[in-house]
Amino acid sequence: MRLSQLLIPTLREVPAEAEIPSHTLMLKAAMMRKLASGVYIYLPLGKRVLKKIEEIVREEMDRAGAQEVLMPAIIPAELLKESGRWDVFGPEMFKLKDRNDREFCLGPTHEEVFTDLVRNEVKSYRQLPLTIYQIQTKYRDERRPRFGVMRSREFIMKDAYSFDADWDGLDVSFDKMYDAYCRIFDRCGLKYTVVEADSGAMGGKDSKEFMVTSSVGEAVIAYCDSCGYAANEEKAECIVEHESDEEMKPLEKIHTPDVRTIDELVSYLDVKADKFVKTLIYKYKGKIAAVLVRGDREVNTVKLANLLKVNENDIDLAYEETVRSVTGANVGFAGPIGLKGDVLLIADAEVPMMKNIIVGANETDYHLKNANYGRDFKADVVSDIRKVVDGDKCPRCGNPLKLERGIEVGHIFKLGTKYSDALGANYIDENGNEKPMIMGCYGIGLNRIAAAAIEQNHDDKGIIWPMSIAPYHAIVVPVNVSNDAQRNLAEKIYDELSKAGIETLIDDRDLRAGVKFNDADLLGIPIRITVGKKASDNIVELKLRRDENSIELNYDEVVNKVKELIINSI
RNA sequence: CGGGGUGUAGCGCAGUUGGUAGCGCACGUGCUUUGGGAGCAUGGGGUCGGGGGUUCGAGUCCCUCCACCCCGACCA
Repeated sequence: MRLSQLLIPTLREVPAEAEIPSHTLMLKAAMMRKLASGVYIYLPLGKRVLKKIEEIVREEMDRAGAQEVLMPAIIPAELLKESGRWDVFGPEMFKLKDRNDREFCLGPTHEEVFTDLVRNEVKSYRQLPLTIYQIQTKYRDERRPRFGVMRSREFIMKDAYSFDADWDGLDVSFDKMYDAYCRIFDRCGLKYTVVEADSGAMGGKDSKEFMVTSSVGEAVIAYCDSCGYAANEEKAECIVEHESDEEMKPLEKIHTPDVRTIDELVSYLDVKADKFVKTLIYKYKGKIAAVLVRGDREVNTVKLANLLKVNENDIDLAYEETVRSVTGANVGFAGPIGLKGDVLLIADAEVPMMKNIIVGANETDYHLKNANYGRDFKADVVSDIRKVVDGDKCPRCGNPLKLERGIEVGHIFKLGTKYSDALGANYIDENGNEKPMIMGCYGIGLNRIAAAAIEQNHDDKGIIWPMSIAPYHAIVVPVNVSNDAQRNLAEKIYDELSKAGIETLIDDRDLRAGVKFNDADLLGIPIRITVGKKASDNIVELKLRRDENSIELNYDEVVNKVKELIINSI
């Protein structure tokens, strides 16, 4: 392709709307443009990258025995009402009506549609197992689209669903997808970690997320270098510290006028935050729970939701009036001793190990000093409900955990019979009995792979594409197109590379060398062939985007050298 | 949905106490130049986010709506 003809409006200045490197570079390198918040146009270069990723995903899914189909983006409301998710998704869905007032939505995900297909077309154990997938655009009206393509409202996803006769079969299907995912992300040149994830109170197990490590990732993952344990923040656990051997001191009421938060208490009393226990009042499904965690800890609401056996969004911090009626005090003075009414008292596993702690007194402007678990108060439930922090002990081997941020590019988990039960996706087994199919669900965000690859592969000049997903393999740059020798040799090389099946660009624009070099660096094309002053001697330069230095070679060596470079890096 | 911020040329921005809208880059034309974002000359491009109001006069002041960005909440 000729740059003189390619729609490639690179930007010289950084667009004001972009905050992270991948977003900035995708705009600057003319891969995409924004149409609305979280809605993007892909230009030729961006589209090529997506196609490359798509092709890798397709090859690996096919290799793993999955079959490609294509589902409609428009889904009738009844189907989602049948599974109950019309209400679960709620405002996250783009909803629409047809001319006869029938309700539809733009598919945010396709469990129901796949299950519907299979329940109608698959009847016998002889037809199982079956894994089908599609590569298709999903629509989610995110509350807050963010960071360009990282969290957008329209995005391309590969979603696959497996149907098995039994749980052992599901394990086999699941493992195949796991392996396929590893191959996909390896081939895309990504550094990633597979972490254990929570699949919520609504069922599903063996939930695993593929996280591309990146400082701009929205997810936090905890991992252990010693034993390989890795989990996302919601799921991550740790070993509880041993019981403190301090002597118990007598309980004492202390005056703390207008001192409410842990921060304020720390400076008012000059005591470290780890000597406090804070009491948070939560409301869930009309009931009230008081949650105790150490002053410097945070409650993990996913763990709390699982403990209470409710959905995470059924839990909320209680309003002021509820707090007042439960504690008999203003907000900021809640404590475990003397709570009124029907309150479930939950203590984080760490709390019983602490001695002589400071808690709220359930009386405005007062706290209690030297409170001790067992002597002064007891919880209804003691459980791990806090977020892990850097340095906590690994639940498997006891070595310190590390925290890192990650971009979730893939998620696989075992659904079981959630949708087959809801929609009646049954089969007849060898004995003539009707049984629900056992399902698995496997997703990959294709646009996110592109963005994640840029996050992991860029410098201050631009993108540095891995060969496998680069929009083009090579770019030929004649330094001066008005020089006949340079132009002719560049054209000859471009021709030969193209004929050899190498995806090649030629920068035939009548621009200064600096502009062309800067664009080539910005676009991130892996191999650059510069045709300059030595063109008359048939000598050209070859430079890799990821390296500083270039080498000179005779023009007739170019095709073989480039071929070799591509083969060695895919 | 709460908090903060921004909307002026394709992009990045300036615009004073209210007085007929500018700069850089980009774009068109001509000449010179040509190995890391050229120089000179010349030209085109604006409902100043929309609507309403105050005023002789509004990019500027007031009201209102909208869009976009950031933080938080939320995210099968």
